[in-house]
Amino acid sequence: MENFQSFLAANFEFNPEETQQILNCFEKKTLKKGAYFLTEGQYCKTVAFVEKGGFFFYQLMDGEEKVCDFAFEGDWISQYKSLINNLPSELSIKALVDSEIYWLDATAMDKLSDKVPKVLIIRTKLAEQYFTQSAERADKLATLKAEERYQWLLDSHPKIHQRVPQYYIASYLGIKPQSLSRIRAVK
Amino acid sequence: MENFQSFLAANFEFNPEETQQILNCFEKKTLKKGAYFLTEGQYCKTVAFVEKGGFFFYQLMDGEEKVCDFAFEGDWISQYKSLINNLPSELSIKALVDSEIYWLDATAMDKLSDKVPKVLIIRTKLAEQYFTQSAERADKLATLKAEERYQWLLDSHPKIHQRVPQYYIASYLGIKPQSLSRIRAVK
DNA sequence: TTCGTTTGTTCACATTTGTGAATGGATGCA
DNA sequence: TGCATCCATTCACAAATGTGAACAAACGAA
Repeated sequence: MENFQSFLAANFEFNPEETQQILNCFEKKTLKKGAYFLTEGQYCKTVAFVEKGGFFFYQLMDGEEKVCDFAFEGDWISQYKSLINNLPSELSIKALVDSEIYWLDATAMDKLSDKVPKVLIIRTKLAEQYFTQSAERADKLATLKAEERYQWLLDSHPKIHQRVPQYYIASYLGIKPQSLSRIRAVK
Repeated sequence: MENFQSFLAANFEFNPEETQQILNCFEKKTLKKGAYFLTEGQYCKTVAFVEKGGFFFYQLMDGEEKVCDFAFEGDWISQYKSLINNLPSELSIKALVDSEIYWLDATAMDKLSDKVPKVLIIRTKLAEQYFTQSAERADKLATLKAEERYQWLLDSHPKIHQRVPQYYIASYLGIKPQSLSRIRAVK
């Protein structure tokens, strides 16, 4: 749990006692490659910190998995809209590789935040992470051509090819797998 | 202020006294067409409700105004990242037409939320609005072709052409003005 | 009003991306 | 081991979008 502890230490000023209370509320879970953290239609009731491994977020459209996000070590996973508004999720979240998370369900979070009000900042962090990421993706999709978007993704996630099948990368970039192959061949 | 009052009534359960306290903290402001609510580099310190008129959000890149969002009656305007993290804004927010807003600065919001804690939900609403919009725009940019994105925009904002110059619409859709003209000609 | 500026349209041609099919490698399972 | 499936690559051709230019229409300021 080194990643999770150092995340807490780096981002918040919790004292040792608070840190212990927080850690006690989270539960460790391992998910095999291909296992779901959440499936379309489910009500998302939890928030989780990715300790190890990776996940992708997708929606099934016309039989295709349209990828809209990835999350790796140090990221949070959850479906914000479903969690906050108590709605069925429009997305599925699936493990790309064998993964390890620390998760917290919504009622535990409510109890925890009575004891340690500062933990509400975790929810804020989550919202900010998602908002920032989706705004940036929209910006790149609107202003860059496919090759430049691919370069941007490589710059921000240099190891993406070791962890994500290429046709998921293409989907995230808004292009077809053949187009991504072509782009890679030219470089 | 009908829009603002009915927004409060429709979304929250404030009693008349709370409603009055809230209204007292907001200030009315009118902005002429072309006036800025916020400019790139400024620190955003306020949140505002659009009572009348409209705004667009853009970033200057290579001398071009890249439009990433619109806001009309009933929407909130603010630069979330700048407001929450106390950072200089990466975006400018400019009035498309003569507009009327009710605005609240961050310190007034802090005071107000001591008296009426429920107003914090306004900040949450703001985050949700932005997150939902940018996620949806990214999704459409990645999965639809330009003509379909244009149709989607028309469906969600039927009056957009009465209020927004066409080359801003093109920019928002991630295409060139000429391409939007072509798309419109075909239909 | 008149003139200059801004915005929208059209065109021909270039570039980018999609499409469907064929191929070969890798992977996993019987 | 052999076979089937999945994934990445390549190709030729089609479709979508960009580019630069010319022009027209709308708008605003004097």
